[in-house]
Amino acid sequence: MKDKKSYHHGDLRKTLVDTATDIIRGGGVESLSMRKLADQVSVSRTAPYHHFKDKNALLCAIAEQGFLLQDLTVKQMPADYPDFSAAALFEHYVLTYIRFANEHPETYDLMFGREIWKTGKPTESLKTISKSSFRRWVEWIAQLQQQDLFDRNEPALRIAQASWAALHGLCRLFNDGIYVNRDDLEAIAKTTVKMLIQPKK
Amino acid sequence: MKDKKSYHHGDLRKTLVDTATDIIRGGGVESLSMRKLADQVSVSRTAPYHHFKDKNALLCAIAEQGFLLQDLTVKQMPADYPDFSAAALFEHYVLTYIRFANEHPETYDLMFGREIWKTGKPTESLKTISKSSFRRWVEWIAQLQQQDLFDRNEPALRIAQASWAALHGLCRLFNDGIYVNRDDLEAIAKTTVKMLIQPKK
DNA sequence: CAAGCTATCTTGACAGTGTCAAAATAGAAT
DNA sequence: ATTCTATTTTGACACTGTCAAGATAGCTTG
Repeated sequence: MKDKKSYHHGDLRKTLVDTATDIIRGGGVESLSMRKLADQVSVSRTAPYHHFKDKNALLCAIAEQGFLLQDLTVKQMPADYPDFSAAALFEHYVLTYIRFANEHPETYDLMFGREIWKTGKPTESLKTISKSSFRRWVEWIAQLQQQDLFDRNEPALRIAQASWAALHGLCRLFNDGIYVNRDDLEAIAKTTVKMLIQPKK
Repeated sequence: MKDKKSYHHGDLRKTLVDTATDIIRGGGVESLSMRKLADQVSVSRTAPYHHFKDKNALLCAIAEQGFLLQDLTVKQMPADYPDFSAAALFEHYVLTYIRFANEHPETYDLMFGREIWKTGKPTESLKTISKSSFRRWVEWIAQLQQQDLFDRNEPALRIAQASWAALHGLCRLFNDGIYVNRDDLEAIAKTTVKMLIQPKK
């Protein structure tokens, strides 16, 4: 029950998610077909449907993995720079965030793209994991408000929404191929940070 | 040559773009199929291919229409409020922008989405029309810098990129179904504006 | 160990997609 | 009236997601 290693395939579910992620990394979501995926794993066309109700469900699983990876990336970040100022820490986070989006563009697309959230239907578990991720963001913003990085009079939620949208928009414009000059990414990100936070005094 | 009214169909090209736009409005880009579109226009499956090389080319045409419509919407805006302050004018523009995205979400998606810009290939004419649209944005930002709405020391291009990304991100989060509470849209937009512009003095 | 049961996987099938090639037709040009 | 070209159609191909029915593998019970 715990160790499924010697079943038909082994652990097909995990294999599917992993190779699907690989395929997507190479050619985008639109290059992923259930059939080709099954082929590549040496299994029949409909085998995956016993582990995922839908193609949508598979994509949700990939997105979940993405959130986990992002959490990992972020969590091991602020410890490295314990005596940064609030502003520096915020900028550092922003850069980490956009680098993540830049390095895993297709996963990022699934995490926050219409494919799942509008066209498809997000899994219950995906909804909870993404929701808790956003909640942490709001809480941190509230802290930074106390440190006068943002306007205290504005609700934390609003600032969180607005600032995340700014971040997200930047990621999207690069990921979607509208901003093409990759070298500008960090410079634009830094400008964004400067514009978002309040002047020192 | 000028009046194609009495040809096989009439002006098929225009009819295709229009009804395709309609279909998209109803069910998103993913609900548009070349075959159903041809059906709806009472023409055979492959007839559209003599007016558009590709499905992609059709989508580009819709996007172009979108840019034209956006231009129209924007152009008749600042005249109405001739004595607004720079800040008020900027906020007004932002609200107009996100309202446009909100009212034509599917067209907006095509104008700035990966469907065309990353996965597909933007038409030459689409590239030029969108480029000139962005250039106007940069020029306006440069003006607002002179009015101390933005930091003079920062390159206008950077500020234009960063601020547009913020706008765009907001539109996307709503359009893609991640921010769902439509009532918050304008509030978040106003917060965004407040955060982006420099304090009065 | 044998019988039954369930999780897993396969084969067959269907409706739908984009788009190419070849044929048919309508309208303009000669 | 004939030729030429712009437009539209029919047929075909390879591909997609996914449902229903059957086969098989492995665990669970007697």
